[in-house]
Amino acid sequence: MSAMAAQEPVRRPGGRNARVRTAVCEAVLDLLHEADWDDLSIAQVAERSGVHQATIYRRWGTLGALVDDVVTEQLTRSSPVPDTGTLRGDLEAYAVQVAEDVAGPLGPVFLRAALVGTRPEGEPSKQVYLLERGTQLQKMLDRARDRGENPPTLLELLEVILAPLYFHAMFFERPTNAHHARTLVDRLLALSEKK
Amino acid sequence: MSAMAAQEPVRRPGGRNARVRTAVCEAVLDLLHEADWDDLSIAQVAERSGVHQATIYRRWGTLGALVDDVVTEQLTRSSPVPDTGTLRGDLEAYAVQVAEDVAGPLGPVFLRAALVGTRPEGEPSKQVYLLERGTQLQKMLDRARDRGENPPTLLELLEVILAPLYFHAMFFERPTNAHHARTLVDRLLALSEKK
DNA sequence: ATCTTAACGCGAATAGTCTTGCTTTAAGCG
DNA sequence: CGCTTAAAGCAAGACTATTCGCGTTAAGAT
Repeated sequence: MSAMAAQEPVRRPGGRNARVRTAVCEAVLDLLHEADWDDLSIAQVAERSGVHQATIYRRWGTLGALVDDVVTEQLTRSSPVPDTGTLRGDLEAYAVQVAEDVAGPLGPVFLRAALVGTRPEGEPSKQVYLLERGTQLQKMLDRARDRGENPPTLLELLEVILAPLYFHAMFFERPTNAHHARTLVDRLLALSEKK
Repeated sequence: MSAMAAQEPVRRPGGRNARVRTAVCEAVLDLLHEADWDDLSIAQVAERSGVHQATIYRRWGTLGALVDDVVTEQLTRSSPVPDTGTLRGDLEAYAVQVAEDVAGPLGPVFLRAALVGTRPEGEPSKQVYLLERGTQLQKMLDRARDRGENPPTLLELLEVILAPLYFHAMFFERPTNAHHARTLVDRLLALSEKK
């Protein structure tokens, strides 16, 4: 269980507070599995979670902010970056993992959440998640370098592997599969060799 | 001006019909320049366009469908695929063009529209636009082949150039610039040479 | 054990969204 | 030029979503 994402409460971190949060998050995920984001409403979440509507409005304000919060938590808690001993192994494991996530029922929700500007002020929006993940991936690349391999930059990794996977999820219904993920890894490694 | 997208009316293609459509589309674009999609409402569009709310509800049903329609029309009418005489020239012109579009105020709207499932039944959703554009791009690649160049496949083009540009628009606020676009073209051409 | 108070639950009030029946306008046709 | 009729305008009304005040609960502290 991680710390609050929406807003750091000055006190009362655990207990009922957390129970409500958990119930709401679960309800949102449940409902998103059953129907599209567009069909989701705060009233529904309230009913499903047993938490009163007013509470949800008070804590999250809008549906967009709520979904964004839930998605962020999901992504943050998601599996660690792999460490298989070889760059290729790491990349393949990672790519396959992302391909699965993005092809899953929540794939479109994740992507759409990135596009919904919910953070009111400052808040670097998505960067929160991306930076954390970016750091982990950078470590993966560093490990490869330490082994004497010739890894790509983080940006190259994002552009050559992540971007196409997301792109497919956005525009083609067909799920991106493991084979495709491996093709992308080949492409990235080919680029690195070349340099 | 293209034919209806929402639903082919059995009769009455031009005249007032078209005037209303134009007014509404313009209003939507206007408003999307001034504020986010989330702040947009049908009531607003009605006021700005001078078209009655009920009319908009009857023709488009939901805000999502309306925005989707407008966006699709925008994308469809957008500039033709370049023909500069060289593959590299074509690719660069195309990439720079896309980079500009996607970094513009409507960039996020375009992307988000792709994620909103508005088409009720069958309707291949985005494929409509993507296929048309795909066809044009394929022709561009064919021209290169006819000249004796060694062009990439359409899929490679989409994955190596388009996908990263979209990715940047989604996750980094920083506008993708022309320089970045050219880097991507280099990468794509490097891949083709290698084969 | 008791106190303090942030957060919750509840129901009512408000505001905003969407639908509907009817009237009016004007495009396309004879 | 005058019909016919799809589509637009209008306004009332139904339905949702959102906010608010107030009483209640329970977490954290003494």
